[in-house]
Amino acid sequence: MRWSNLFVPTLREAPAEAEVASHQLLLRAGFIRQLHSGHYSLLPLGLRVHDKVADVVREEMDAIGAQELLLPAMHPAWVWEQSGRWTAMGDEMFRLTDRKGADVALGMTHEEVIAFHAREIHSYREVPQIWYQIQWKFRDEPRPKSGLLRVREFAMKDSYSLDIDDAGLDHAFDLHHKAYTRIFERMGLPAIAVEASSGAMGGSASVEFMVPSAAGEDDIVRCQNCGYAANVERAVAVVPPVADPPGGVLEQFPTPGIRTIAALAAAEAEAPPHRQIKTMVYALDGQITLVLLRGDHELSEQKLLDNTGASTVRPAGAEECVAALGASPGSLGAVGVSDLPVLADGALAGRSNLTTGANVDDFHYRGVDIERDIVVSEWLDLRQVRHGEPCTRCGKPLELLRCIETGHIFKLGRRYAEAFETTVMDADGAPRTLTMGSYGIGIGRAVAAVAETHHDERGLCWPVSVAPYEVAVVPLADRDGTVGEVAERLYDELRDLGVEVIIDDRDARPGVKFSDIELVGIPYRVTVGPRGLANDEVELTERATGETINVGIAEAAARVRAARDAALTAL
RNA sequence: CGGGCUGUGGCGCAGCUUGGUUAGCGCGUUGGUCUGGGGGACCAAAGGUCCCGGGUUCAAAUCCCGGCAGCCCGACCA
Repeated sequence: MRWSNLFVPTLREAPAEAEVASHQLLLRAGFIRQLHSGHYSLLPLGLRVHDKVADVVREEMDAIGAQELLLPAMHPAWVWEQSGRWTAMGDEMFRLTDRKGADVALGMTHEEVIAFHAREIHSYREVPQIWYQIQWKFRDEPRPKSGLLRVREFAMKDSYSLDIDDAGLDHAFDLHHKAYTRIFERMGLPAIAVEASSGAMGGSASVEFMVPSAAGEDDIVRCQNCGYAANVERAVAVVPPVADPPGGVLEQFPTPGIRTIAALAAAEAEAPPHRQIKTMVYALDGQITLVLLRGDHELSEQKLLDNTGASTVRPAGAEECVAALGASPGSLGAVGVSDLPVLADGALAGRSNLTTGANVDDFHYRGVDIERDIVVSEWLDLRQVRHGEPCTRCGKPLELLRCIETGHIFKLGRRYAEAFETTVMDADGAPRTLTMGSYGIGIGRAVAAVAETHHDERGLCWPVSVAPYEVAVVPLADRDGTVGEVAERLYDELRDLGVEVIIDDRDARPGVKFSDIELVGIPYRVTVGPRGLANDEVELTERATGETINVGIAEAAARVRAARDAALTAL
């Protein structure tokens, strides 16, 4: 490719709407442009990287025996009704109506469609199967953000395993786990596999692949010592026991104007946050429920959902609190509450001499013994783990890391196959419902994650495996034509050697060329100038390190290929 | 859905408070001369529904009302 023919509109300054590094750099380097919120066009260089990421994914999927297919992006409503997700997906699904008035949807994922086609599997002899596609997904995200990191229309590699029993599913899950590890390694992403919540997908287990980055939207907990890692939505930690002072008589006392844990702690020497009970009121599938935590702990709403089996959760409004308990938030408590479910976090078990709201505005109780004074319907893990808390496996401090979720794998079980009556005959001639797994990687998000983790002050810095071009040949000032001649020859040689090369044939000053090539992030640069040519040499510069070496013209192309091959092998 | 910020040539911004020449500046773009190993200099030029609609006014980028769009925080989210 010749730079002069390439559409690569680079910008000197980042557009104001871009905040995170990957978004700014992908815009500045001319890889992407926004059409509207959550919808991006991939420009030629952006598409090349996108394609390379997709190719890495393809190779590793093929390597575990997965078969590529391509499913429609637009689905009839009935397949979603069949699984119950036509309503469950809510506003996140794009829906439209065809000319006959029939409801159709743009696919957010393809479990239903897979289960539908899998009905053509009739015998246990035909499984296991792993099917995958790289195809466009549409999700009406409430808040698209950060460039390619969260969008409403994106390419996803989604694969689905079909097995006759749990052992088969476990095996398919394990194959994907290993393939994903390879995929992220190959594109230079330091992904951490973590235990995750399955959310609306359902199923028995799921693992997310998380790339540490401040631009991410998820928090994980990791133990450097023993390797425990989990999304905070699931993570557990040791809570060191608290020795409550003995005694404590249940007693109401006035607390005028005190509405928060912090305010009560400041006013009462005997009520530091860890000796208070935080009482929150939630509507769980519509049922008003009290949720109790230690005063200094934070609730994880995802744990509340996962550990109660509820499908929706929302904080109750102030009016609902008054109606249910007779007091406003700030004075709420569970003492004496018997007509509402009370869920308590395990960290409160056995605690006594605590302080909590009295369900009378401007009054609290002191001397509360939780097991004596509160009717707890259920003890659950509800608290969010904090940085530095001890690991439950080895006791060493956990670290909290902000991450980008680049992949997620699920053991789904039989839910979808049951909905579609996807059964096969087993060896005994009895019908058996297939068990499924589903496994996703967002291609565009992976591109952004690589950009997020591979850049410097000069611009992007792609790993060779996903770089838009592997090397740029840069001819400098060319008075007598020899520079151009050598550069063109190198360009031809590199192409003959199978190296992806671009030649910067613009009539531009060296600084402009160097800056653009560094911004775009091409891993190697061969600079051809009169200085080197005087010694029959050109310069080979590595983008990542900035290191430059002089190499003879005759060996330059081979050196580039060798460097490229070595880098690919190392990944 | 709640909160905040912002919409002015391709990009970054000023002007708006206190309405009033021809709407400016930097970068980029085009042509020219010079220059030629890190975004060079000079000369000339093109490029604008000041987000949209309505209102106030002799007069609106500027004030008022209503929309729309984008971004950020939170909620939500496979």
